[in-house]
Amino acid sequence: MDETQWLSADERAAWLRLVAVVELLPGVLDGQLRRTSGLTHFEYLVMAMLSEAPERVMRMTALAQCTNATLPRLSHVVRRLEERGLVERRPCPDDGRATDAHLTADGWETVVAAAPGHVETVRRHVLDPLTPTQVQRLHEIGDALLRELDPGGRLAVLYDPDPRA
Amino acid sequence: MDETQWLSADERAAWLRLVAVVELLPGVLDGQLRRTSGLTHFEYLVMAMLSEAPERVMRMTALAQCTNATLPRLSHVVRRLEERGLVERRPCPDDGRATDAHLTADGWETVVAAAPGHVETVRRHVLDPLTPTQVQRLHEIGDALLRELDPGGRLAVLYDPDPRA
DNA sequence: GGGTGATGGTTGAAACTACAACCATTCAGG
DNA sequence: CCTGAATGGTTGTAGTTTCAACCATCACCC
Repeated sequence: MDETQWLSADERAAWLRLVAVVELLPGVLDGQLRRTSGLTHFEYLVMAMLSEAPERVMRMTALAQCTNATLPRLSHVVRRLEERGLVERRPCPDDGRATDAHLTADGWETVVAAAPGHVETVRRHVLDPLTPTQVQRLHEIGDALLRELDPGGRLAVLYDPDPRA
Repeated sequence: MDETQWLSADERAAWLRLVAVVELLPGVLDGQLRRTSGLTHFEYLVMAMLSEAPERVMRMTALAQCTNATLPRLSHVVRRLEERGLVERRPCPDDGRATDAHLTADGWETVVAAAPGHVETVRRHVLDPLTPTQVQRLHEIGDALLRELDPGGRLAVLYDPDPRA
């Protein structure tokens, strides 16, 4: 009757720690960015992706994929960012249906100003507690997990500087 | 002027993969539970914690801490679970201010029914892609991170079966 | 050319979360 | 006792995310 293959003690321990990290980390990042820059972690992610794109422009769909957001969610967030003057929306010249999101000068400066504090937070809470060997292992483990979690490579731009075709 | 200590290539790679995992994993877990059990991942977490507590009872505050929720959030979620008959709230006999959350028989059956599919998802997306060695390393890395992310040990009940005083 | 289906994106309503104000009870001191 | 402060929870409101419905444009094909 009960065909489920339950977890071994080792698996369970590793899994529960990962759950706890996944549960806690977003709050830490979000809180720091909110306090020091008035940005959500997701808003920061959107603007950071734009800031690294050629011309600081991206199509809404591409931006949604590489930030792991649904299109409606991105649309709302970009509208709010536009109202704050950090992003601009323009119809895409190549495709009448599409919309291009531009990072404005103000937006660029906001990202640049937010980055150091964000990096500092990441260093203190994630990198510093780990030995260099553990950092290397985390890299490998992340690769293995992402092959399953992100088979289409939608977030590849985030973690892979040069995704193959 | 720019005192920020930026990330090395290795650190950056490991970090970005962790971000991607943290971004993707909740959606995978949440989606599976929603489809097969009509439960949010957070609702499942709440009921799972109750199901493992003595008498399947917990004080609201304790439940909020071990699920990493604010008290208002937990209060709302428990009210909705109560409306569905999965949880019951009773005034705590020991402290007139406090409220005890009980898992009902229906709630217990719901958790038991949801668990196999959840475990199966965890196995497929997290444990199976890793070698036994990597599982062991993930365990160690998780420990190191949680010492920083959860210094008070609020989530310790989640990942540590026997937290020391 | 004119359907037809698929793609790109926006909008509005409902569900959920965070924040702040609030009530009730407990505890400590006088 | 009685007051004031702290603890335990709930409620209301505002902001965010999700979901479904919708409009416009493109691509294919007859």
